[in-house]
Amino acid sequence: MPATSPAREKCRTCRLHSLCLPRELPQGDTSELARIVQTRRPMKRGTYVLQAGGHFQSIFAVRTGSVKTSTLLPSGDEHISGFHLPGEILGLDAIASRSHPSTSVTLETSHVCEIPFTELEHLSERIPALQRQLLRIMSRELSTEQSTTHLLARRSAEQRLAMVLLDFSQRFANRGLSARHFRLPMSRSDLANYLGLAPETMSRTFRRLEARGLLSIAGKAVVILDPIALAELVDGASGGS
Amino acid sequence: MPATSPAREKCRTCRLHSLCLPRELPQGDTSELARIVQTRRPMKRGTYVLQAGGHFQSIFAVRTGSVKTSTLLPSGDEHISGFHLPGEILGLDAIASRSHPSTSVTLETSHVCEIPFTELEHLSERIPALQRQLLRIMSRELSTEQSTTHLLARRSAEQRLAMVLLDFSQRFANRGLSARHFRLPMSRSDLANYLGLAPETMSRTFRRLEARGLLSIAGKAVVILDPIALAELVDGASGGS
DNA sequence: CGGTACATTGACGGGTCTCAACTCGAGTGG
DNA sequence: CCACTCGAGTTGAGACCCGTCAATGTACCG
Repeated sequence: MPATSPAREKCRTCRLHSLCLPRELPQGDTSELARIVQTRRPMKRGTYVLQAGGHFQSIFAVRTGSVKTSTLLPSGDEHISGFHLPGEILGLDAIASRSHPSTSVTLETSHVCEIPFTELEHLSERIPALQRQLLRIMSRELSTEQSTTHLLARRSAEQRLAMVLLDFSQRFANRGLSARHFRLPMSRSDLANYLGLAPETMSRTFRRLEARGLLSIAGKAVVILDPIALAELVDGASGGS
Repeated sequence: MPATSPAREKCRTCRLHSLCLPRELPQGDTSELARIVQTRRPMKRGTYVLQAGGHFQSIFAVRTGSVKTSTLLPSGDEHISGFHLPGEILGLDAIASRSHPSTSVTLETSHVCEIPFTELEHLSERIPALQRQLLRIMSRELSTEQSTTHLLARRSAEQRLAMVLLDFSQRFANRGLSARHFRLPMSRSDLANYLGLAPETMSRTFRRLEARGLLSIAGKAVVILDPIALAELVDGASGGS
């Protein structure tokens, strides 16, 4: 048995190590971080990780499974602002207001790590590399959000769908999974909602891209057949067949 | 003459003090911050504050005037991701990649403060309150971006316009200006671009809201006549008549 | 006063939403 | 083993909003 306790190992031995908070942290600092991280029992599909309006206390890291984040609009319907895969952080949008502006729910059975924010702040005062990583993560989220905004402003249904599929492809690849075959964790309506489309339009658009041989879809299973053509579609190049 | 030099005063005496980085910082720390802040000569309309692709070195704070931030899409056209008023910070989306993902240009003659990021990081290691404020600012931007995303997904031209006008109204009010009468700093096409609409649609939508007595517009001068009706419009409440 | 870029207005076409019916698959119980 | 139920997903028809194209009007600046 090594000198470090199992609890101190959990971040270092986590396979998401290099995507999550401990990225580029020396081993000793990673152990310190692991001490304040609370792992929890797996959450069943549909469990709330955090709820809109709730007091901000911790940020969360997805360890396995997937999570969707949404906001309830005053008009009564929800808007889904993002889907989170293992290694991604939830709750960073609550730091300023000290209360969560959005709600996060598991899309399947998932493990989520809780990181009490006050302790994280104190720790990052002593570990500048941790502070830098925190800023980097938030900065990355900012540019991702901006891309999403570009996507929704003025792009066709085909472009939106192509773009979100390539996005997932990339993110799965970053996690060591296939970039060409994967399973979408969310329902069609959730995906449509996220893209600002009607579910019917999604369905038709899937069909059209399938008919053109760009991809193949069966239920939630996606196969990317022509990533280059999809990328050209996103870029707005009117690549006529 | 006080013991502190004029350079050390500049943040403390800045009227945007409470909106900007020094917010809630004790006076001594504000002076330390002021030492690394570089004020510059006023920039004429159309001057680049930072350029996409450029190496990330500093973040910037708008002191007077206004700035627009945009991205050049691969398809060739630009998408405007935001407008910045005095007290707001530019360049935070470049921390992760160390290079600017977007371009920022002044919309009118403006003063901009430059804050070298490495020095800011070092300073915030010594001043935890500064680090907290930095995180707060980024967190606030994250939730703002998310609202923008909600706005663009699935909202009508009327709702988008109403929402951006109320947003500006609020931000002007926060700066001690009138929430009902103000001047939009950007062109119609820029506003249309930001909202993901055609300029023609913007124009027609302005007309329609004017005809209903919700606002009055002459060139860039806006008068909000019925803020409540505008807010109901944004919320999607189909407020009769 | 002339030029240029920006803003408005109108007519038209197309993409997407809405409403509705239908299909399909999973889970359940007979 | 099969019928039933329920919800998600799909498919079709029609309407509407908004983008495009083109012309006109207007403000700004030399």
